[in-house]
Amino acid sequence: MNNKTIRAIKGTQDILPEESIKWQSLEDQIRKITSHYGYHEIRTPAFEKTKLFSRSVGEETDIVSKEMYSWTDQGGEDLTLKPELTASVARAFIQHNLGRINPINKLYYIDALFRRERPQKGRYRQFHQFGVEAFGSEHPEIDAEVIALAISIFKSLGLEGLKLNLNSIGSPECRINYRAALQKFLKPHFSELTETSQKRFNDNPLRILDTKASHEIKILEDAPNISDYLTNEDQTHFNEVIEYLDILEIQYKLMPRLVRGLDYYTRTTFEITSSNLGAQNAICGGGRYDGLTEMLGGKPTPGIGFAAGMERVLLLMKSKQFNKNKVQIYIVSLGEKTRATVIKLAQDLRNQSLNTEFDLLRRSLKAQLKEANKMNVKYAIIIGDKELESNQLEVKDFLTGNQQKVELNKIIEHMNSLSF
RNA sequence: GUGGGUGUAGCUCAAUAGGUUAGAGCACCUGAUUGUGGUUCAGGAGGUUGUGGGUUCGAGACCCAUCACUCACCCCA
Repeated sequence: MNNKTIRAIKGTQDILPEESIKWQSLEDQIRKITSHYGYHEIRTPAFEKTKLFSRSVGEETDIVSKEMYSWTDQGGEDLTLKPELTASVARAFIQHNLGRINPINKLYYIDALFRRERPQKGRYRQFHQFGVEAFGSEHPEIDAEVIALAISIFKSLGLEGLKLNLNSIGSPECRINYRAALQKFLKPHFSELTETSQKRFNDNPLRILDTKASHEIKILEDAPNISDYLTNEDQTHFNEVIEYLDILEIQYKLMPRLVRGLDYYTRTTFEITSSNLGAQNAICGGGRYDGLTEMLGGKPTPGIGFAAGMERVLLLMKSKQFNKNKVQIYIVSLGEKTRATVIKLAQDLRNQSLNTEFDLLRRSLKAQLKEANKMNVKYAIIIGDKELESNQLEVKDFLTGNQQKVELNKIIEHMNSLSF
């Protein structure tokens, strides 16, 4: 391959027709299930003010500190391609006063996001997520509904071997207490911690819980659990979420170490993982963010949502069969005199909602039939000089090979009467 | 940002230990006498072996650099 040809940017990919039918089928499923749950689509711009993300996602997170595609535009504004969606949706929610129009707002999205990470399996620089955000209710029913919705989508896609991990990180007050307790516990081990953990010790000690370094995991075995620091209200809330999940017969695993990376999470956090994905095994992550709208200057409004990585979901759907749109009729033409008739006939058939193709390369009869065969058409209509003169077209059944003559002015009616 | 692996035709891969003109399968195109697809047969097109340098009488192969892809770390969906 020529070195000078322009290629797609690293970490981005073209979705060719063979792939895009899978995307369409996934998107159809998402729209169907979310509508069963009463969620409506929201679409937000591809880029936002940089401030939006630094304020909501958190200055110290990897996303904001090193992964955003940001630039200053000609007017001197600092802008960023969306690295995640909750912040954008919350911004739109506030901007349009959705909370005043309706006390509860249930939104879903399917969108492209951008992060400048080193690509690997299931991780790209432009990637796609679907997800939901529900604003307005602090009650555990909505936590359960959101989780059930996610599970329901994955189930409808036929995914197997998924695990739901669940935790509550409480409200800001108890996090402050827990944070202090964790720091106190870790202090004697400080010198044993990795460099990044040492850095997090002050900035965001909860994220040390996420470590994968085995010696740190060992140290953390005896660390205090956040569940012991939850307020009564937080504990009651979490218990009710669990109770609902039991009623809905949704399996979960309590994971006291599950703290989500982004600053805006409160109370319920969850993730759904698959063992069939390699290192990037989370297909869905979410949780409650009761303080987010306030953090962004809006009226305090509780909220909860999740985001799922579509590329990762598609990796799991690999074995599934997808149906391409079938070509139903191929019009074979012979000789230049027939061309006008063919193009008009194709148009008429297409207007009847029949998927119709004809030869665009002025190829031989044989080549056209070959093409028709490759497309797996049900019928071919053959028009040559003979047929043009007699007004009798040949309609060939590709399965049986049988042909019958049909008058030109009855062909639409005839084709409509056939089964495809 | 760090580390490993891999770069040969559109795709999947060959090319003994460095030795002529780099091959095969699939896909593509043409043909097998008049205007009929699938199967078969015959033929054709398609490559500066990612790129640049080096070692050698001789490099697809060995060495160095570079780029790309890929997997993993960090982190995340």
